[in-house]
Amino acid sequence: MVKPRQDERLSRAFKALSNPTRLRIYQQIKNKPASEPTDTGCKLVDFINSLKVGAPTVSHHIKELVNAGLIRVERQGKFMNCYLEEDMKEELRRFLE
Amino acid sequence: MVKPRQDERLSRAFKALSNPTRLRIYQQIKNKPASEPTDTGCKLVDFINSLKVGAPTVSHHIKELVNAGLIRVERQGKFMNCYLEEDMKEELRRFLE
DNA sequence: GAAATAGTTTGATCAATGTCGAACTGATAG
DNA sequence: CTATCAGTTCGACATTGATCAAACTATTTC
Repeated sequence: MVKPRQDERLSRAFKALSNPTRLRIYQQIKNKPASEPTDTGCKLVDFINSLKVGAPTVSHHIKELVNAGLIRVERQGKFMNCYLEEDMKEELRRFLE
Repeated sequence: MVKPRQDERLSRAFKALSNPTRLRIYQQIKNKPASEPTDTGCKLVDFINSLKVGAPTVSHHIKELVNAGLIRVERQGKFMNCYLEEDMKEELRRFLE
């Protein structure tokens, strides 16, 4: 995949945030303190348990957020941990200046 | 923790910005100086002429931006003029803080 | 290594979206 | 008053999107 133009990246990010379920996922990841010794929350399984959609749907949504450059995920043993991509958040903020 | 009602408004606004054509329209309105004696640009007809989609589609997109609370339109004689809704822009910015 | 937990992939279904052409309304110009 | 320009409404159509169940992979636990 080639480097997309800025407004293309922006509209992709906005599209990712346009779904209420994805917005809620993003919000929780965003409001989570970055690094903690005992990581509570922001594991993918927590979203599966707390949201009212099934595991395949959550998996799909996470992938969309990753593809939009809004978050990244890292496997840690059994779990997938989700982290905010600060740069994209800043890019969106700058757009709204 | 944000109220669910705000969630809905946010995701609706993001959805409106998720379409590249609408994003471009919003961008032009946003970058337009607010009030000018001789208003050039940000008339709906300019979008119809500059974008590569037809008049019905532009009309539809404008309506979506209005319904999302991102802009407002005012008829001035023959033309529809488009204005930014600053409050919604600020609300989106605050979400990304 | 078998069972359990975490997550993905596939394939299907159904709803929502973007676009157009055609036909319409409203304002202005001649 | 009629022609023209600005914009909307109304189907129609193709594409995308959200969701699920079933079957799969991967990791840990016993």
